[in-house]
Amino acid sequence: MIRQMKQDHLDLRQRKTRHSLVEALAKLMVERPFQELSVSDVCRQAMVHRTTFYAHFTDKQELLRYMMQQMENECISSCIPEDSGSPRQFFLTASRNALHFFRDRKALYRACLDSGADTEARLLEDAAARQLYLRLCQPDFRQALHGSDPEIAARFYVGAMFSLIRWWLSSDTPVPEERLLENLERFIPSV
Amino acid sequence: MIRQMKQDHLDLRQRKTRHSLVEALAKLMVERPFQELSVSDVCRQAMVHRTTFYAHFTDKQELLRYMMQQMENECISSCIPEDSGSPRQFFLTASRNALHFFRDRKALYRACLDSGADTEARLLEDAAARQLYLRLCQPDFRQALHGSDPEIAARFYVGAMFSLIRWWLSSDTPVPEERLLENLERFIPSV
DNA sequence: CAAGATAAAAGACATCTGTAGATTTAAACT
DNA sequence: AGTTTAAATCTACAGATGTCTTTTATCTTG
Repeated sequence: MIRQMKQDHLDLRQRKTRHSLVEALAKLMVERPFQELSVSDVCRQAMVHRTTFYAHFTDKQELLRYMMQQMENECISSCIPEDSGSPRQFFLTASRNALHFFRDRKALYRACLDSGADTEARLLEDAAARQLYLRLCQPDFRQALHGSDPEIAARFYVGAMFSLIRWWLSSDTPVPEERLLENLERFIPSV
Repeated sequence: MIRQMKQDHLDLRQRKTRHSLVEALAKLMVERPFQELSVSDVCRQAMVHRTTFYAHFTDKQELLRYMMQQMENECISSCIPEDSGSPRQFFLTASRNALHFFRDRKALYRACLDSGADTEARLLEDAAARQLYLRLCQPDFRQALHGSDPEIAARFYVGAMFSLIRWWLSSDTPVPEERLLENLERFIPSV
């Protein structure tokens, strides 16, 4: 079993194999439900031998997890604003960026949501909550919390935002993006 | 394939079979991860023939879904307060009830969270959001929204609450319950 | 209670899953 | 470039999956 944590240390062959498998999965997932896909299907599509698949991943769930972790890294790096203003501004900007990020990957992400990959989606929520938590802990903003627990507050608002995004993505006739963001501004106490 | 929508119309044998399977799954799930359980395992535990299993459910995911739907019905009926006061009071009371509901089923529900059953858990969130939405639409409370969209507001606050519950349940050293509820009161605008 | 209906069990089958050992192929290193 | 190293492939296997058909047991209704 191949278990490399650092992408850099991966053999060229390994990177090629993993890339093929991820591509194959992404392609098949938008065609039909994840649940109906077999490891054999993915390997056929990726032109990778099945034993090679098992050398990299224990099962198809783990491949899905791997794919989502890549999406998450992308998401985090493209959503976190460069200049950190107030926690409120940070949150609103990050939310807007996240909305755009997922809007551009709607087909694949909807498939992920319907595929029992939420456990992995929640890792992204964890990461986002941690980011907001760090902002809320800065001494400049502590008093803005009015005695609330920064960890709980971070969970609360990030959870709310992710819930909105999921709802927005899964709706066939989604609310206009601007309306969603306007509403969001009203819900966040101004600091 | 047996496909009865109304529980009442189920043959006694069918109800017995489904009950055994749900019981077996609940027992096995707290012992080891859902993913490691085979349909054969569940059937052995339930003393039900494997072909009978497939007469009721297409796979183990669907059995899990069925089990969670039962939990959800229980949850809804035990969390919705009888007297509907303001949306704020409704939300806070329902949240407190939900917290207690899940606290009492912690082991099983944690197993569910780690088992790719989130798609089903989200159905519960949908139902809760719909309940809050109905309250927010009542003419008495429309002005309390300050122009916000009731559907979006319902999603926002329910999503936030569920996120907190998930976090609270998955934490090994959870924040005291009262602290969570005190924080919650601060986040909800008073009406 | 008996008759008819239907679900559960039983056995069989093709396919998929996850693993192991031996072999081939290709990347990495000096 | 040639050698070393390790990944990918190949073959084979036991167990699980999902779907049949047939037989047996049980429920429901008249």
